[in-house]
Amino acid sequence: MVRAPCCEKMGLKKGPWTAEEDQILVNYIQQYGHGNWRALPKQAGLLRCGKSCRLRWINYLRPDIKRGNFTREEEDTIIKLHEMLGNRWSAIAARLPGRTDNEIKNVWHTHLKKRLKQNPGTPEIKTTSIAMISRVAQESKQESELVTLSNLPGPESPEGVEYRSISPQQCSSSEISSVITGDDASHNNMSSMKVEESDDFPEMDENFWSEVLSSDNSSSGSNFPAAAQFQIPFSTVGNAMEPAVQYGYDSMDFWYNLFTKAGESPELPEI
DNA sequence: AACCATTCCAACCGCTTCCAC
DNA sequence: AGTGGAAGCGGTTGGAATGGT
Repeated sequence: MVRAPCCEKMGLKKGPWTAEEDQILVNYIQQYGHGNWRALPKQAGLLRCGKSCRLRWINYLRPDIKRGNFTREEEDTIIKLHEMLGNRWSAIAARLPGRTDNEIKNVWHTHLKKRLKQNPGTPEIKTTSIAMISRVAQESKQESELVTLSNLPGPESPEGVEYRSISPQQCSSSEISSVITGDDASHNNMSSMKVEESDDFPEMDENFWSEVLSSDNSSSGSNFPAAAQFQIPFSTVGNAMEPAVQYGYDSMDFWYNLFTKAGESPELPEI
């Protein structure tokens, strides 16, 4: 594939945007929208490439951008989400209304990384959660070999919730997602309930479960119980199956609570 | 006041993903 | 199914702002 040239053509301006350029871009988008970023600068009369226009709009000019410093709450949210999602800045930004991926990335590199460094005791959410899941599953082996994740905090009754089993041995992402999405043999009539992968749906890939397995092995030397199953509540919303929405969660909240279900959500130390 | 070091953030670069054909 | 253009994404950087000496 031949890469489309971007900002390479002579005559296209680079560097900081002027107030005048901002105004032209805002006026144009307010009037015509931004269906085609590549064509936009030419039509709007800007000597910028479409990519630059898009970035300027998304990171600075959009009307719903929240200005000002990040609150402590927002910072904590970023830290927690980063533990879960890694450097998926756009996914993190999707959880923080009015904040952009670029902004979050900058805050992470300039503030939060330092803050965590200064507080090496800060718990690793994922590690804690993996250890917890591992422990719960071990206990389940001695009992019913089934872990039902139904006691998540939430105001509603579980009525209308369908529990589906996920086993750590279903280590391939496709198998796990087939259980989640209802594509497996036992749910092959539920194709309309498919949950598409999205930013709101953290990946439970090979790494996730292999970390579960290794975290367990490191302490006991034994394998993760072969028969352990996690019963995860799903319910139908429109045409989609979503986890635990009956409990008042959206998908991300559900996975967050699942991963941190040790009972004590890790507290971040005050500076 | 002048210089230097550090911090911060807007913007760019290049790769990946998506989607229409 | 393959291709190419456009959009999206994350890493990196340039330079303005700020702080220290």
